[in-house]
Amino acid sequence: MTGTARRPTIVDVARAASVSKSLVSAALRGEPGVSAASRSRILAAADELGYRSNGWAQRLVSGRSSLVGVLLTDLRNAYQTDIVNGIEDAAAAAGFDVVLSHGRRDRELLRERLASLTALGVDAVIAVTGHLDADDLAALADRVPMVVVGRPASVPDAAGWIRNDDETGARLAVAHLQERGHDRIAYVHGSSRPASIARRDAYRALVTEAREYDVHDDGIARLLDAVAAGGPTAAFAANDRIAAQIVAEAVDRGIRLPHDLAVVGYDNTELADLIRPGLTSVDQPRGEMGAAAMAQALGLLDGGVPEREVASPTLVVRGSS
Amino acid sequence: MTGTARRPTIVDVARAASVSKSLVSAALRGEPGVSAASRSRILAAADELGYRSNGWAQRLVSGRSSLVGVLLTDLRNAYQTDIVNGIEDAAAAAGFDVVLSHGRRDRELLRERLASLTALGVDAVIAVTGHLDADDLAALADRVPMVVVGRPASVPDAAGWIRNDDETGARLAVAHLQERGHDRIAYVHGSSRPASIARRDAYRALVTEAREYDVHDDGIARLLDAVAAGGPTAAFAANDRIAAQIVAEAVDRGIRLPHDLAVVGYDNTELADLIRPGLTSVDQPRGEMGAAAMAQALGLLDGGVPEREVASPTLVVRGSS
DNA sequence: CTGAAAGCGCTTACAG
DNA sequence: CTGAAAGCGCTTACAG
Repeated sequence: MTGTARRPTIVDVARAASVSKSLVSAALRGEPGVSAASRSRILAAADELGYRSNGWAQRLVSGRSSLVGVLLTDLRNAYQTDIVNGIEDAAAAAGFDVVLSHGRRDRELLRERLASLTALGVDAVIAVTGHLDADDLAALADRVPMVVVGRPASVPDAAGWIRNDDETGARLAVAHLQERGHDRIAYVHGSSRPASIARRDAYRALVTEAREYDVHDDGIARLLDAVAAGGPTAAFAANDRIAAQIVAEAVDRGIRLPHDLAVVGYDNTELADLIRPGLTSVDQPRGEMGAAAMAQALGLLDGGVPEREVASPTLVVRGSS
Repeated sequence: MTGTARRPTIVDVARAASVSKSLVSAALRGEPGVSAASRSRILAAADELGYRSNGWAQRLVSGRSSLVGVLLTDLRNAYQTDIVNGIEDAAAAAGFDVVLSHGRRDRELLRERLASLTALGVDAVIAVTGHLDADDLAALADRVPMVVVGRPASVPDAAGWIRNDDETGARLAVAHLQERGHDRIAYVHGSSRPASIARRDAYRALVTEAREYDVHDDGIARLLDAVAAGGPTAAFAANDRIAAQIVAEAVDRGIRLPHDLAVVGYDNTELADLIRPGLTSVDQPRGEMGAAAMAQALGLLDGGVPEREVASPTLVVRGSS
């Protein structure tokens, strides 16, 4: 029983090293004007006492947290992982730590998390989500540098923005199917958020007759019924998850892929590689997008103006088409 | 040009409401002994000025952050999502915010993140990972309440621990295959970490002849060669990802599932539902495990002793077996 | 090269 | 019910 040891502070170190706390502070931060003798005595004392600096105090006095908050729509969404990696690498290079927060695709929860993140005191927020719109973001964007990755309904003027070019992505997918000889191509979506709408519009512009299915309206079953009845011979899905569901149900029905039905997804997630047939999918440069988002956040912190960036997707062809 | 507005503090609010800052603090925190008149004047002034409390200062003075840090092995691992949800719900109920950090299966990075989390000043850490061992965790476990979810090589005495019962899970899987008439069952793994070893040992105890394959040693190809040569008729995989790879390569080779080869995975992730045939898999009660982890963390914060909990898995049968 | 003072924005006793 | 003082653990000028 030695009693509850109070966590040592800079003052304890100063006493142990017989110097002032100012000097301890300077030595600990590695400032130049400290004699080698004092420095080593201070470092030894700090080590001996098991001293750890108190982050709250440092941040209070410096006014900077060196923390960037990243808000994720949903951990389950494989699409975000590489974006986060991109952000983390760029953050580490700039001396920032990243804290992740997660909203489970629930707009209300996303709003709460966003508020918590700023209440935490992060220097900047990167929102990787299409589930919030300008109303949700605007209030905070005025108070903390913010950049949005993805395609929400709208982005506040004060926020930076980076997204992929959905129109080009959709064109790559549809043109690929057409080159493969398909002229009856369906579009299958699960929401009417901007990214999906943009992909749909690009699709519509390329096909002679639009055949659209909503997964929430039994769309996959209806699509496959139509396929069996001599309808579409190919389907472009708004994302890989939907594409995987189409593939799964098609296999269940004995529809041969890609012979009876070719399928193309969007996002080129891990899933595309794991299902059979492998899924042809549009790939966003996620790592780069994450790095660009962090770069913009740093720019905003330096007083820069918010930018709008659009990244170019590519097509990765696999066995499903 | 109104100049850079300094963020208002409690002192600004006090001045605007013509009261002392102590009273502002009391009113803002909703303490009882403040007259209705003062309270409403203070709240109005705070609102008017757009006052936001400074978290760093609050935490510095209170010594509590109401933050729990969660360290994730890898965002890509679908297994963790429900655990995180369980933690988040339990944390919210207790008035805690959750910050996530992510180590990309890289032990060195995981260690760094763990250090950052404690340097951030979280009140407790929950490590959802089997990639760190007691050495990595011990130093921190003495300084901050910590609970481990999963099965690392070892867990420090000072840390709480919750994991699933791998032996039971493996027994469920193997017994299921045996009931289906299989007597030549293979075990396919991708690492020699404790969870995998425990599953393997339970497997060995149940089969007459062990047939083990390591995915990093071309194991899946060798397994499928053996299957074609009249060897194993079933495979138990250490996790869903490996199981999905087996299924994919089997499909590529024209091996019929489950007729020529039955497959069972572990974790019952989303993947199990999306591939075809659907994957039979052992399910851990992830939400409950997350909630239990947070409960333990709160217990440790209240001076409780670390506990060791083991959750019971169940088997979810799908078309692959 | 080193120390004493002031201050970051808040909360916590303690008087009145 | 309200205010003045002290203090949380640090950093930032500023003297010497």
